[in-house]
Amino acid sequence: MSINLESVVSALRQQVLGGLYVPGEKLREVSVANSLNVSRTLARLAMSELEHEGLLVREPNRGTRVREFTIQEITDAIEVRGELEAMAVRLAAEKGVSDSLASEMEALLNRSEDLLASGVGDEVQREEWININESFHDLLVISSGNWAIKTAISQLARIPLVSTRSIIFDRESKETNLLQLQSAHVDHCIILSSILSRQGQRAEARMREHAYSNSRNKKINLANPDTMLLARSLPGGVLIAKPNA
Amino acid sequence: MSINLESVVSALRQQVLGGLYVPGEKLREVSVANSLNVSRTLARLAMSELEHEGLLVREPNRGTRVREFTIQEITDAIEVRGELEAMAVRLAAEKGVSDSLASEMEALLNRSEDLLASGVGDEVQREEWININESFHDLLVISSGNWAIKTAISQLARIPLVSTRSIIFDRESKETNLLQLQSAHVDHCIILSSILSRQGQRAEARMREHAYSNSRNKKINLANPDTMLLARSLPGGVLIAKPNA
DNA sequence: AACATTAATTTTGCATGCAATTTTAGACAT
DNA sequence: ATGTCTAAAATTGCATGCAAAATTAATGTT
Repeated sequence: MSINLESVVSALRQQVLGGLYVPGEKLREVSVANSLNVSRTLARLAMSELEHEGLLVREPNRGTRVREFTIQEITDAIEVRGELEAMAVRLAAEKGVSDSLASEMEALLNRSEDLLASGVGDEVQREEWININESFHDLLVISSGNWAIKTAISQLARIPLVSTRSIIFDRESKETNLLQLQSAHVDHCIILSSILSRQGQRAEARMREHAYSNSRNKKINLANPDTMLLARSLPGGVLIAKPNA
Repeated sequence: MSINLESVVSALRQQVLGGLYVPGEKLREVSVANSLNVSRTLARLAMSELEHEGLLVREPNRGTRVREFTIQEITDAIEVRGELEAMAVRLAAEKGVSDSLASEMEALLNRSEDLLASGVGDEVQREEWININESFHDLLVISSGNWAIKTAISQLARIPLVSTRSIIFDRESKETNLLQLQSAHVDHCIILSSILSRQGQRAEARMREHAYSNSRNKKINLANPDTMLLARSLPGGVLIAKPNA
């Protein structure tokens, strides 16, 4: 692997999200540079990138720290993402989507159905569910044809727990879990069918509701201190609450 | 003035928005550095900042250029801003706003009314209108209490012609102009009163409409080649279409 | 004349080094 | 013990320099 900015940013991002630096902790340029085996300049640049992504905060002349997110900030961001997605599906319904996009989305929903039928019990299936979920949401946004929605969402999705990938699976109650996934799947189906039948209002309303229940679920889970601990160490990926409490 | 990154970024931003570099033009690090009388490193950093703001585009190892925006991209972004503001006023109505915020907004509307009464004819009054308009929209967003809306909007507002400041005044038809401003003012009044009477749906709908007519006006003006010329040289500020065509 | 190949130049990417600022530590006074 | 001042250390901010890559110019070939 060549030593370029992109790879260094990615490595540092992993370190920060992975919890090497605790929220609020100061990142000193030399430490970061040594930790990543690069020069101070490159470390500095990478820190600047993550600052723009919203993961770090810099006070001029006083260093940069890991940003601390409150539960409120995270749910706020999730709701905004939901609203943008709601707008996206409305636009998609109004403009109409291409056949190829439509069939891509249908294929994803079919695969979801298969997964649900088999219970989404193990880690492999969960990972696939997450990938499908993300792809579906991405395609919806692409269908809108609105460039600004796409970029605004991808900005938001960079902050921990806001991306469509960060789904909280609860090991204690597989039933609750499956129910949530099934409910989400029904939402997806109705949203797609609303779009295809050009019912913008309906698609929008459903998407809003879809996002809102997601935000509510996360808020509940995040209120739990155990979850918050995990949220720090595994943001952006699979998040499993209350492992064996 | 000390030579710090912030000031250099601001200077370069002015140069780019001011049209020193034409959209699509390549910014060479040495040229930028010389033009700003700073080192190449600092110029590079400033360019990186503007890249994150969305004004420049960098292709790795191949330099960075002034970003070219299509009319579609700009109106897309304006519509997204509108949708976010619509969400903001809905939330504000649902949560309720503090007395101090409410009276601040009322004061701005009173001042708007005075301005309209005197015609908003000269440059000074136009500037004041722009400031008031911006402040009012800012306060609406703040009223929502949703941090993510605020940051998402300020990201969008960085791209030329998307900010609430970029109002197009038409010198040819002062009547059309005044009518648009009056219409906007009525929107503002109804939106605020809807919020204060906790009518979220109504506030949201009106704000959407408010934003949409703004986007439509700009689309019309941007379709005119003369306007586009001015848009390049004066984005973000007062924009006067068809000066003496 | 058009194209491919190679050499020269330019330009970007990164590392090192120095100056300015902030933070820390210690001495002294209250 | 608490607080203040001062000096040392640490840390950030910026400039310069060198290596890698891309662009341009030149040369040769068909």
